[in-house]
Amino acid sequence: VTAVGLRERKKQRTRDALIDAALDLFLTRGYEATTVDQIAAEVEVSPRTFFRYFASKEDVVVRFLTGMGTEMRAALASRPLGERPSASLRHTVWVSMAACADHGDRALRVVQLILRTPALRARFLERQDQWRDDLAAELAQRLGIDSGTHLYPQLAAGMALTAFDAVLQRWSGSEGAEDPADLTDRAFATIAPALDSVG
Amino acid sequence: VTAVGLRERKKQRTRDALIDAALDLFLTRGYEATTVDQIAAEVEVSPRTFFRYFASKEDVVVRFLTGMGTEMRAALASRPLGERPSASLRHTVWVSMAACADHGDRALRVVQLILRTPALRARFLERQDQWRDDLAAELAQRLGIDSGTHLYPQLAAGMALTAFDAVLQRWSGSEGAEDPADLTDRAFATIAPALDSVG
Amino acid sequence: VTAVGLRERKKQRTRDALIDAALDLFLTRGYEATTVDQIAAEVEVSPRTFFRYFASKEDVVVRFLTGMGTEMRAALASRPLGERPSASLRHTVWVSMAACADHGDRALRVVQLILRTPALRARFLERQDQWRDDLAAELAQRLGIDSGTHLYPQLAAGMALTAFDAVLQRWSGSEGAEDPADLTDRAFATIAPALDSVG
Amino acid sequence: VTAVGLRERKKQRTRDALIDAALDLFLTRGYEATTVDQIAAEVEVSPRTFFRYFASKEDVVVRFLTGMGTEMRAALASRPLGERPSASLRHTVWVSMAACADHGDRALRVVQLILRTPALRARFLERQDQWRDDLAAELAQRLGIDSGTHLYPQLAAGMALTAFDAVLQRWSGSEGAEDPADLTDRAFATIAPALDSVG
DNA sequence: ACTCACGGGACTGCCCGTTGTT
DNA sequence: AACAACGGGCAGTCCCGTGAGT
Repeated sequence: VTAVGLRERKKQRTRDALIDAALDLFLTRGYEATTVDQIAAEVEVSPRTFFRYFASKEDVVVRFLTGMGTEMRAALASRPLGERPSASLRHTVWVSMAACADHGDRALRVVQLILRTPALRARFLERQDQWRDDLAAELAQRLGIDSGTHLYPQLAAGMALTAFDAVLQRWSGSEGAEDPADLTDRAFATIAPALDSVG
Repeated sequence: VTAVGLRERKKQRTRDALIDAALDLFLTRGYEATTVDQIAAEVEVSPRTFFRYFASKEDVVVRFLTGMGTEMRAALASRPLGERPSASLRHTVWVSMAACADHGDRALRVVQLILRTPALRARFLERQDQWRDDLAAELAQRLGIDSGTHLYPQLAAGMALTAFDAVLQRWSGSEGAEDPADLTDRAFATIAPALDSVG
Repeated sequence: VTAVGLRERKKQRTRDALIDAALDLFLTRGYEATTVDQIAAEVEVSPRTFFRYFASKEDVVVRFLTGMGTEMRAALASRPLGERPSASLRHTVWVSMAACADHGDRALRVVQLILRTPALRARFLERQDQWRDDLAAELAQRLGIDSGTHLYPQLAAGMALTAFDAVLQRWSGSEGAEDPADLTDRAFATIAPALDSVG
Repeated sequence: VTAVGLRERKKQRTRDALIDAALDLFLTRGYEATTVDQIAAEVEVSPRTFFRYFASKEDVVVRFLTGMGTEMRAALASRPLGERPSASLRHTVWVSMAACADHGDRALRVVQLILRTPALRARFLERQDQWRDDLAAELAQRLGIDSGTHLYPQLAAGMALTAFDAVLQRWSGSEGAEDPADLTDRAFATIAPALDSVG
């Protein structure tokens, strides 16, 4: 009763194969040095087909990150209004880290790839940038602060993401050995004084 | 006693013309939509010549950012050792902002362009990333903290750059109307409690 | 039951159009004075496409000669084994000349173009070089001679091609007036003594 | 009383330095992989200057061969008029080979480079082509034959060069082990019957 | 659904004419 | 007057991405 046709499954297999091949090549030869043609050749598919599954070369990697932004904002929005900003944001970051960690081994490899490859790291930072704006907007609304005049929302969101980034780096650097939750707590212990000094 | 040959001057003029034309086109049509051929045509120079002046299309823009990293680290290193981190970092950011602002109108336009264009923004973020590592290293050394076990250096550097970014964004968003020094002060007023809570 | 797809046909048409346009331009303006862009423009195709069909500008012309090498070897292989080398090679050269002459007026003009244009002449000589190796290999096999120790195969092939070249030059120089078959006979009358002195 | 100005000598030194640098780079990195800029940089001369001394990148190498044409013709002209063509031409080729072999180890390596690199091989063949015309003209004159009606001069010159080429190839292929004089003799033993059948 | 052919843009290398420099 | 830098132009390569066919 799966209701998933054979076609669907084949598509999914192709997609997975493409992702696997792409990540392998990216990791071994580097992102820039890998061409779409090579990825396609690896899976024995025409280059054109690659573009049916992914909008662009970067897209393969970036897809991993999509949705995280809205998730983050939702996580923040779900917190009680009276809570101190540091607590709300800590939770937000923690949820994101958990999502990452839960995706298993591949997630770890992708994160490592992203953090190590300049071009991809840039894309990641771009995303983070959007997340920051999202979080800042949510914060401004929650706290009734005007983003136009105050810098706090932007800064607070930025600090939270700085923490997120530091935690992620530590986590991936330790091959997943260090505990995300613990790292998050330690990071927030440091930045909390600034986050809660609003006003 | 000019000491500068006619040739030198002409070269400089061509270089400036290329930068101007490139920025104009980038700002009006967008970075991706502008081709090197168009830039060259604007200056009435062959495309080949463009590449004699700039290593790549991005290079025109990115050149503006070069050196800022080492400058930042130097600025931080020049501060007295006993000073509170928030003060040292505030000064560091302030110096960078001043450097930006002093370059005049063109600097403003370049910053706007960079912040608005994804491809360039990515490059900028890449740079910032390096700067963060530089700053973190310098901080760790100054304070005698081990980056391996503590998150503080990474976080502090990240916060400083978050502040820098927020200030830059505000400044460019206001068309240069808002005062960089004032913005910097306000940003650091917010994050200072976290920066100085080291230990 | 054409069995040839629309795609195939279109490709062939494009290829033919490119050859036509190229030869026309080469013949009227001269080879060096014609740019690939002009050829492409004539056919309303991007320059990029030109290079998808031909490896280089010279290639368009030289392709006229392609296959001649294998043809030559085949012609030689088709001769009875007992035949004297001079007769076999005479026939081989004669067949090639006939192929040239049969292509009509354009072939003559192309040959003239090749012989007169240094860059093309160079390519032509390169080809001849390969043909020589081909012929030498075939000869060595037919006569059971080891190319490693004896010079004969290489020399005989070289002499045959020298004859071919001389005939071609005379033919093109006389605007096609002189009879290829007759020229071939005369050339071989001279070199035959050497060709048949094997052993 | 050399009568050669300081200027002349300096020019000669630059030229030599360029040749040295070029050959060194070609032999170590390969011909295609070496750029004119690199050669110029090595000699601390502007790239433009390179082209003042050599018509093209290929030219540096091929110059090794320059003069050989006139030398050849001179060698042929120096033979007694009554001598059989095969003997005169054998001597001509022998002199050229000797000139090659005398230049020592580098000559061998340069010859190998030329024979192996398509672009250089093409130039070499072009040269040979000119030599053939030179030799043919000299032969026609010596023997009082009209090149316009008879094919003999062209053919004889072609055969001699075929022999030269075969010898050169064998010599370079054997790393200089085989004796040029012996190879020349063997080659001419084969082609002599044709060369002396003039009439 | 998959492939092939195509477009187009960035970039490099070779080579040359012109123009300023010494 | 010799020299070198500057700029131009063309051939050629590589890669990403798309629309027309099968």
